[in-house]
Amino acid sequence: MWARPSRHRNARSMKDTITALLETALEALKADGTLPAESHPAIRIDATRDREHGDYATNLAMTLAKSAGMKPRELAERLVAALPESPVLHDIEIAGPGFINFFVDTGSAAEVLMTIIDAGDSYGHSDVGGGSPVQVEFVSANPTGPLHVGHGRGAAIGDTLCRLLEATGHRVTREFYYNDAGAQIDNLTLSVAARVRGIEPSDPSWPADGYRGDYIRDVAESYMRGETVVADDRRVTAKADPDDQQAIREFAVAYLRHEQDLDLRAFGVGFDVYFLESSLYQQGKVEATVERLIEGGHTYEADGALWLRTTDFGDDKDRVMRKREGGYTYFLPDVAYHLDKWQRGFTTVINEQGADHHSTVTRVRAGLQALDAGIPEGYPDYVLHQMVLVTRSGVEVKLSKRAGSYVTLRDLIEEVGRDATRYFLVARPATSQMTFDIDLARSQSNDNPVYYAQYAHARMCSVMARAERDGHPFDAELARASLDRLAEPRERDLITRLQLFPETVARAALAREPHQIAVYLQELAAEFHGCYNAVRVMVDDDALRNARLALGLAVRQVMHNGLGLLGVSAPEEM
RNA sequence: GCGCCCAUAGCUCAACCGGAUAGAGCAACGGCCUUCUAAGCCGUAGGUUGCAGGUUCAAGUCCUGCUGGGCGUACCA
Repeated sequence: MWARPSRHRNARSMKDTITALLETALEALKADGTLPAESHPAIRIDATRDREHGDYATNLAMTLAKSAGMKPRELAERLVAALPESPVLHDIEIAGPGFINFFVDTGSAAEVLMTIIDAGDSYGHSDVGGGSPVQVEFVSANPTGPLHVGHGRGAAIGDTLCRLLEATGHRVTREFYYNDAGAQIDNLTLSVAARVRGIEPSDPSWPADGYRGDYIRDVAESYMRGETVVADDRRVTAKADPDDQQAIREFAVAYLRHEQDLDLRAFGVGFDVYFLESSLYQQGKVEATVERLIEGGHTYEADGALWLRTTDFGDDKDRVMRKREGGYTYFLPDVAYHLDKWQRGFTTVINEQGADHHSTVTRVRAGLQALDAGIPEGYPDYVLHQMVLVTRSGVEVKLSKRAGSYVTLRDLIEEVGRDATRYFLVARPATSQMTFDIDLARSQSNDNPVYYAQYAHARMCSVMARAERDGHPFDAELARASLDRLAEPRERDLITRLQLFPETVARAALAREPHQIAVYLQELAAEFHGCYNAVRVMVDDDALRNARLALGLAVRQVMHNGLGLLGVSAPEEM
C-alpha cells in the first residue's frame, strides 16, 4: 500500500551529511598543514550505542592522530573547529579518548520517516549491485528422500541471501543442483523395487544400503498405481511394471523431486534452474574438463587411477579424478559444473551448503585453478552452515516417522509453522551450530522471537485502524511539518534505528550473513514496544499525534520490509 | 595426526570491515491492563567473553600456543 517508485532510494542519509562535513574539515586541515596533504583517510561514522554520546560518532581523530603527530583529543579539537556550520547539528562534543560526538537536530533526524513512508516497500533497497548477475546454489539435495532440517537451514539461509542480493541491486539466479544417476540413486531404485515386491526393511533380503523410511513404500505404491507425478523440472507416469528397474528409477526420482518441491513451496522457496549432474556427462562437459586438466599438466596416473595434483593449489593431498575402475569421482563433475557456471557469465557465485561438505571447497577451487581458465582464486564463494540439533522438551529429536532416520523439514513446518521455522533457521549465524527448540518455536507467547517481531507490526496496524476509526487519519503534510516534536529519547532511538536499515541490508548482503536482519528486527521491535508503552500515539494534539503516527508507520514499514527479506509474513492483526 | 567451524550471564544467543560502561530473551524476584493489542512494558539480580601470551591509543572481535566440543579427513556424495 505504500509501494511507490524508489525516488527516495538514494536520499541522502544523516551519515552522508556528516561525512561531507568531515571531508570539508579534513581538506581545511590539509590546507593549513595540520595533516599531510596526501592522506585519504576512510571516514567512518557510527550510530552511538549510548544517547549520552549523541546520535553519531566518529573515531577519525584517533585514527589520524599518529600521522598528524598530535594527541587524538587535540586533533579532534582542530577537526571540530574546521567543521562548517550545519543546521542539522545542534551540538558537537569531544569525548573519551578522542571520539567526536554529533548531536542531530530532532526535526532533521526525523526526516528519514517521510523518506521511509514515501519509499514504502523499496526502503532499504539500494543499487550497489549495479544489476550484476549473481548465482546462488542452495539446498541441492539428491532426490532420495524428504528434505531434512539441515536442508531447511540451507533453504532459509540461501533464499534470504537471494532476497538480500536482490534488494541490493543484483540479478539473482536461484539454482538447485542434484544427481539423478549416481550410487545413491541406485540404492533408491533398489529400495523402491524391493518395496514393489512387498519386501520390508526388516526382511533379510532388503538391499544392504537401501533407504528404509516409510516414504519408500509411498513411492512404490504410487508407482504400482500407475500414477503421474509432476515435479518442477520433470514429469513422469509410472509404468507399474515391477520388473522395469529403469522405469522405477525414473519414477522414484520424479516422485521425490516432487515431494521436495512441496516441502520447498510450503517453505516459500523456489528455484529458477534445476541442474542435473547427469547433463554434464551427456553434454560431454565432464570429458572436456578432464582433457583440459590433463592438458594443463596438473594430472598424473598412479595405481591405475588418474589424479589431479590439487596440492599445487592448497589441498593437503592430491585427489583421484578417474577411478581405477574407470568411473569419475564426484569431485570432477563438481569442477565441470563450476566451470559451466563461470561460462554462463556468473562472475559471482555463492554456494550455500552444509559444513559437512566443507572439504569440497578446496578441491573445487583447486580444480578450477588447474583449468587455467582465468577464474579468480577465491571462486566460488561459500556459505557453509553448521549442524542443526532439534530438541523437544529439552531432549534431542532424531527420528521422523516418514524418513525414519532424521527430522524432516515438513515435520517442522507442520508442527511449528512456516514463519517460525524460517525465522529460527535464519536467525543464527550460519557458522554456529544451532539448537532448534520445537517448544519455543511453537509457543504463542512472549518467549517467541518470531511473534515478538510480528507483533510490533500488528500493533502498529492496530493503531492505524484506531486512528481511522476515531476520524483522525494520518495527515502526511501535518506530520512532515511536526517532525521536530519527536523529541522523546525513545523516539530518537527509534529514528536512528530506522535510518540504519538500508546499511544493515547492504552489510548483511555483502557479508553473506542473513541473520543480521533477524538481529536488527529484534532490536527494532524491542525499541518499538518500549516506545509504545511509554509514549501514547493517539493524543489530542494534532501535530504531535501525526508526527508519532509517522514514526509508527515508518516502523511498520521497516518491519514489513525486514520480515519480507526473511520470507516471514507481517500479519496485520494477531 | 591434519584441516574447517565453534567456545560470551544458570540456559538459548547478540554484539555493525577493532571503539566509549559486553547486550537481549528464558529461568528467579518485584511492579504495570477503566486510555492506542499485556503475543507487551518497567525494575532487581546475574560476566575475569574457555586458558595463556602478543599486536594496538583501544581486543569478545586480529595473531600465536593450549584446552574442550562439532564436522571433515574415500578411487562415497
